[in-house]
Amino acid sequence: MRIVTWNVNSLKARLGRVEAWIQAVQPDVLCIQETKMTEEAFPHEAFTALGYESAHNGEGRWNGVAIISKVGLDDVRAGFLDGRSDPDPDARILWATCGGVRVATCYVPNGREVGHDHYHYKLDWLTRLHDDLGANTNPETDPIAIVGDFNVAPDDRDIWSAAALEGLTHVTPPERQAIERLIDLGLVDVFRQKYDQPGLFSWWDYRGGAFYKKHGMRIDLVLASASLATKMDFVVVDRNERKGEKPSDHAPVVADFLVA
DNA sequence: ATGGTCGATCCTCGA
Repeated sequence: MRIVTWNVNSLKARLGRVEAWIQAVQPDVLCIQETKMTEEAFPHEAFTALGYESAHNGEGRWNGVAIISKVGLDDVRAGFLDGRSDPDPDARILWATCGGVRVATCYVPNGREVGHDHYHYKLDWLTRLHDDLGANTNPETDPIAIVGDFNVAPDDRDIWSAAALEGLTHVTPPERQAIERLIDLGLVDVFRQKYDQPGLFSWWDYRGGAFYKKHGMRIDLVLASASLATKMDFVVVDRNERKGEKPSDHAPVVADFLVA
């Protein structure tokens, strides 16, 4: 099963590239972030035409996540499952079961600046994700894939310069500890299961020629439960998709698992 | 040359 996460930075702006890429790469499950569109605007028909079912949790101008699958799309749930009196104000998470794997597509808040209200929202968001995982799944035994744009670089191999990014969001100890807590539930960062080396990124700022300078970060993650991770066959960042006409600032992360 | 982005939207904000 080929599972992909891709922050497309507006599905409206990216639909042509996404369609062509699906045809070339044939993912079984494509998890999208930042659709930036309403429910009504979501192009379900475009994915149907390619042989996929689709589910969307969208709001409009910002955020929005979707799951596109050709191996089934069942038990779809949008938002947090914790029933808290303050539901997430943003459309940032969507769950579905695809081909026997419980999948979540996540768009973790950016945080803006350390200490900003949005930074505290980000940390709270990651805590709610952790608690939902603990309460609603069993990563020790079940096939689970929690994927998306986590807006956190797990360690210094995942950033182009620790010095340049010191004190900024995406690298602070509380953010990294929040990711470690997720992993401690029994998940595996499957990219790091395969590759040790630094300098392998999934996102590059549009500004300042960051892509050609290799100034990026690895913030798009595939977190698989241990039983699924043992079946991983291959994982790669398709950095070619960051090139050419009107790319997203994120590249797709493709993970293959030897499951039917 | 001392800057250099993009997308959605109300001409600024968020990333």
